[in-house]
Amino acid sequence: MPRAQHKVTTLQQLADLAGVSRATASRALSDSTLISDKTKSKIRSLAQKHNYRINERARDFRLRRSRVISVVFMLDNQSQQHMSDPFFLEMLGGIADSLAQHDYDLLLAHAPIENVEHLRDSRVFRNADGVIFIGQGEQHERLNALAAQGRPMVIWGSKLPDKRYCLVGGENEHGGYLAASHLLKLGRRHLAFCGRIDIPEVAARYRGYQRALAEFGIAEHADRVLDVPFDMRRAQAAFCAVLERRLRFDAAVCASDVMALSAIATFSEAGMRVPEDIAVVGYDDIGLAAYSRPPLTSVRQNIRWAGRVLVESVLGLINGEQVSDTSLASTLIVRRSCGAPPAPPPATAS
Amino acid sequence: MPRAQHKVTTLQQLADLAGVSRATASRALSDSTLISDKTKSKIRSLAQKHNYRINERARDFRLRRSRVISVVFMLDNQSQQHMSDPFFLEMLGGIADSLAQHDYDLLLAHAPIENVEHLRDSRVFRNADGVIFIGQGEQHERLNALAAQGRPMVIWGSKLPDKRYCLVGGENEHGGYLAASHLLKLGRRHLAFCGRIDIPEVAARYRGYQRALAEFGIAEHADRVLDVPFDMRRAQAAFCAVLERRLRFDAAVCASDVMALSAIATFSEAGMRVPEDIAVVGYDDIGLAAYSRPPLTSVRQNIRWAGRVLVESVLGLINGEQVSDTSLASTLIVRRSCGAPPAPPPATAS
DNA sequence: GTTGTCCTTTCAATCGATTGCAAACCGAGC
DNA sequence: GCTCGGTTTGCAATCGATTGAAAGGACAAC
Repeated sequence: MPRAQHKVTTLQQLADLAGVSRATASRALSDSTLISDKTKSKIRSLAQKHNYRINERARDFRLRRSRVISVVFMLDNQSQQHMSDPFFLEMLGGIADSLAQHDYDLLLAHAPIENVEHLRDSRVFRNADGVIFIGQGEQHERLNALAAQGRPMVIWGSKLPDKRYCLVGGENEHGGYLAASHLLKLGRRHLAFCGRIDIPEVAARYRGYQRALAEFGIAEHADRVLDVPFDMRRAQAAFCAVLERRLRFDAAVCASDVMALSAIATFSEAGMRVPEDIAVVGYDDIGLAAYSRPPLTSVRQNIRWAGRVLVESVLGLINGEQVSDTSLASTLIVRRSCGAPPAPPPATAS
Repeated sequence: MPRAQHKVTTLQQLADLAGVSRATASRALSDSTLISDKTKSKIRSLAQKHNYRINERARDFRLRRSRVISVVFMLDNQSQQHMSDPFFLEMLGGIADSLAQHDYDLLLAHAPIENVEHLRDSRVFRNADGVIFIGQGEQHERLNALAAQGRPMVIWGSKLPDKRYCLVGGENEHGGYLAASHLLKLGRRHLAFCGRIDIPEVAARYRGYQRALAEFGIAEHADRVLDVPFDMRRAQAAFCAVLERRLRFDAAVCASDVMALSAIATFSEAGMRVPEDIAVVGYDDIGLAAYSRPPLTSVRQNIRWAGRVLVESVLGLINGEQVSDTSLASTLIVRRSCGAPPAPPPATAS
């Protein structure tokens, strides 16, 4: 073990030790072809021996990059999707893992964002090489404007007309279709869709839902679209209001699992049975979905994989590559929250 | 609106515009007393007009700081507390908010960490001014070693003997006591504690639990400590195993809400009624706890507040202040998962 | 006019790396 | 011995800021 000498912290010190210049040391460590193998190995072993670690921040400064990607959760003022939704954590985990693999750091921005264009000159953009947005909120145009400035950014969301940014998304339309058609196949005929359809992803799910209804020849009633926010507390309030209105439906497609769990809780509380009286399907298949009572049927998106794709895409943009949009498959996970058929007219074949 | 001129991006350009030197411009912007008010206001208004924003990374480089705090989630290999536990997100949200208020960035490190001492030379420490650890795992000694190097770091956890790092924690002992005594007051007499008591925080909760039992004069049986991991899937497996062993208990104190929800799901699945046959108390009062069926009784810690205290503490350390440990209050939130008294001997006063 | 004082501003070094260009070196060929 | 070509290495500028020390300027007193 080498005697504990004065710590070697700068390239200059390492170069002095090796009896070469700073430039040579730098090139040796970055494996430049300009440096002879002999010199390279000498410098490298010295670096190893003295436990020299390059100052990444100095290098990044010189190279005018940051090796940081910002992640912005688009918590919408309106819909109040709150960050405590487990969906976010899973997404964040996936992104963090992928970034770590590529030696990038993750800068988290989660303050509610009323206008994404304000981010242009904020830390979010200035201190990062690229940005990942989770959700579009209702700021499609502003995202377009940001992207037009040429900043590397990728959005998790749903495809909109005139989109000029790079997009990664789930098959929302298909997911909505899966959920609704499953309920219809079980014999349910009075469906409700729960979620704010002014959010693009939710709108897409709703379109799939409508398509399933149409395929089954069911007229769709406007009053069956329930404007429920993502936020748990407000969702519950919304469901209570729905109960007051005494709307009739025997199945609910919810835009998120948290929303679905609120629905189940509220309906059960009111004396309705799930799934006998009302079947419920959620979205995202969060971990807890399987542990609710009854276990929640849900549309699964591979969120960790999504995180990975988001990272690959934004890094691609940073490297000036051609990056195309990506769509991730959705599958229906059937559990008991929508197992049994609806209560048919009182007298039926025994 | 000023004509769009060549963008002013560096201090030099701003100084040239103002007809002063770079040094003066720098001092003017940082409100140095060396600069006259006239010059200050001239430079400031020019900066405003040309939308000059300081390059924070250059400044941070010069000042040898990063304005970044790393947050390390101590996912223990053993206990497998997974990041998808909503507890983490809430904590992360609280930390992120506080850091943003202080103009610090948040660097997320969540890979499973087998040995925290390896972090010493990693990005986690090198690229950050300070580090917040969430949980101690079983690495108390290694955390001590890290702290001994003088790096600013704060740990969320439970007080251990020989602790030499700065600690912020909940009143775990009290929380465990609250949970157990509540069940005892309801008449339950056969309690079980669920969680890995080799994790310091869990151990503290267990001590409180024991204290409550002792106060009620109840002998504690070793077989009533159920070694259940935090991870949802494994927790369920553990509870299934418990059922197989046909242990008798009418109440369970769980080390986390996710664990409690698994317990409720598993027990209900097996035909037991909650809370009639078995009452359950969780820990953390995550948002979903209120929406489970039945709603989960839980020990609440103000996690967002905890995040804030963690941030204040680590920033205090960075500024060389004297920082002392902090303990956050725990309160019991009573809901229906442990409402009813246990089934007493069949015949009772009507 | 010179000197001293006080207030303001500039000079120039510095943080720790990268990199274009010039210089040094080395052996070979004439 | 000198030049040439090719390989290695070094010089010095650069990224965009901060800051101690020195210089500059205005004004009053002698």
